[in-house]
Amino acid sequence: MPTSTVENYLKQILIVSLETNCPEVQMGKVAQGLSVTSGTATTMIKNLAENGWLHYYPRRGVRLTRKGKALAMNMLRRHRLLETFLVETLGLDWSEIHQEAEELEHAISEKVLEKLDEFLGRPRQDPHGHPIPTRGGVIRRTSTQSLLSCKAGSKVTIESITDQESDFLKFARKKQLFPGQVVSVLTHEKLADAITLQVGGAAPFSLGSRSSEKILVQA
Amino acid sequence: MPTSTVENYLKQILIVSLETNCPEVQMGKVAQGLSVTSGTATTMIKNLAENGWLHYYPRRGVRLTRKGKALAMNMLRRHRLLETFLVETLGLDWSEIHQEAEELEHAISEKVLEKLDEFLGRPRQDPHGHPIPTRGGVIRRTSTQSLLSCKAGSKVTIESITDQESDFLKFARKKQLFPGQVVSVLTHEKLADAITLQVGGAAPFSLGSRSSEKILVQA
DNA sequence: ATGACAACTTTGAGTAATCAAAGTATATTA
DNA sequence: TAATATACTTTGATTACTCAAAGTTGTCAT
Repeated sequence: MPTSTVENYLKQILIVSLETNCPEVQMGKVAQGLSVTSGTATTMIKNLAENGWLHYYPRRGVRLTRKGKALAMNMLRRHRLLETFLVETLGLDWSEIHQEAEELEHAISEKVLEKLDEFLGRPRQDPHGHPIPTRGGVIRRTSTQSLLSCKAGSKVTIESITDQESDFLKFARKKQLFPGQVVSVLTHEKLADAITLQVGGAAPFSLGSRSSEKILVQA
Repeated sequence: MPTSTVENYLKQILIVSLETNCPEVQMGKVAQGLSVTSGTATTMIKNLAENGWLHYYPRRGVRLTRKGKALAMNMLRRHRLLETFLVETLGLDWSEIHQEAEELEHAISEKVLEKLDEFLGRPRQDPHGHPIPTRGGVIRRTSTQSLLSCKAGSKVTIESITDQESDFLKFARKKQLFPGQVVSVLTHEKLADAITLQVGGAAPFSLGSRSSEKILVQA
């Protein structure tokens, strides 16, 4: 039985490798994502490698084994199903569910997870628009375009918000930026580092590049 | 923040003290209930005493402080609400929910618990018939009578089944022994260490004292 | 009162995870 | 090519548990 620390390390590595579209992940990303010192990460990673969860290429990075990826996918499934449950069933706000699911995902059994999936009607995505892996560990491909890559005058649909920060999510909801919403890009000034948007009939507003990057869209 | 080990120790002490109707609990009961060696329990208890969770009377026993009792009650509330959720909402069998709730109770936040309580319609008891403490830590008094204390010819209503063993619970359900059921005590042979019961129109059957003790009833 | 036993406590050691700080490679830049 | 910066690894210590086994104490029966 892997400990919840093991589960966290593997999930973090999977998330980074999905984000970067590259199976090899640097030590620094692991340590940073888990808020541990780099020494701690090195020690732990060597341990994970010894137990067959991943390959460790010293001073280069790590790469999940098939076994490691399977567990990591399962954690992502747990996390996203739980987030869906917390919003859909219990009515929590999407800005506060990440941390909750982070704890629960280690405590829920496969059996309960299955029942939960059934109860929720086998949802395909979580409240942030992220795809939920299947029981077999298959995950839908996500968009490669963010609001930042949209031209002025284009009209796109929001796929997902790739940030778990409560404050940003609260802001996003207030501005009606959530999955499924249709957004018009009014201006996109590369040099000013900003885009201007309009959602529905509301007043236009601006977003910097840091924020626009977090919003994945479909043309 | 107490660790989940701390939570488990305190809950166990509360359960024993409720069962025995005595606030002071022996070391042995603690160690046994948590499946740790007595040395481990002693070490841990000394630590809990230092942190104000309980009073430790060496070679005599322990007694929860107000703070310790509050936390223990809260754990019982978590556990029983989760058990109710697993049966009522997700449709798990009552024989398999104890271990599940045992894990989840440490991971669920106060906020989610509140939402869950609301979602379930503020239930007063769990699927085994055990009272659920209120948010303020108040718990309904339970029956002091078990099937073992019933005279031949009496007719009683089952209040609760005080055993979490999956096998016993499966058996109990098969024999229609669950909260709310009305049971006729046909015979009660003290010397034979057995009673004979009838539930509804089903065929009568016998129960030894070990088992009868586990079933609390109301006259 | 004394010896035996059960219940409890102490001791020494191990595991899993963590950090701070010192040490080492690799890449960049001058 | 050498100096420096960045990223990583190693080392030694700490925390929160856990066990096995040895030691102690209180109780009860003779």
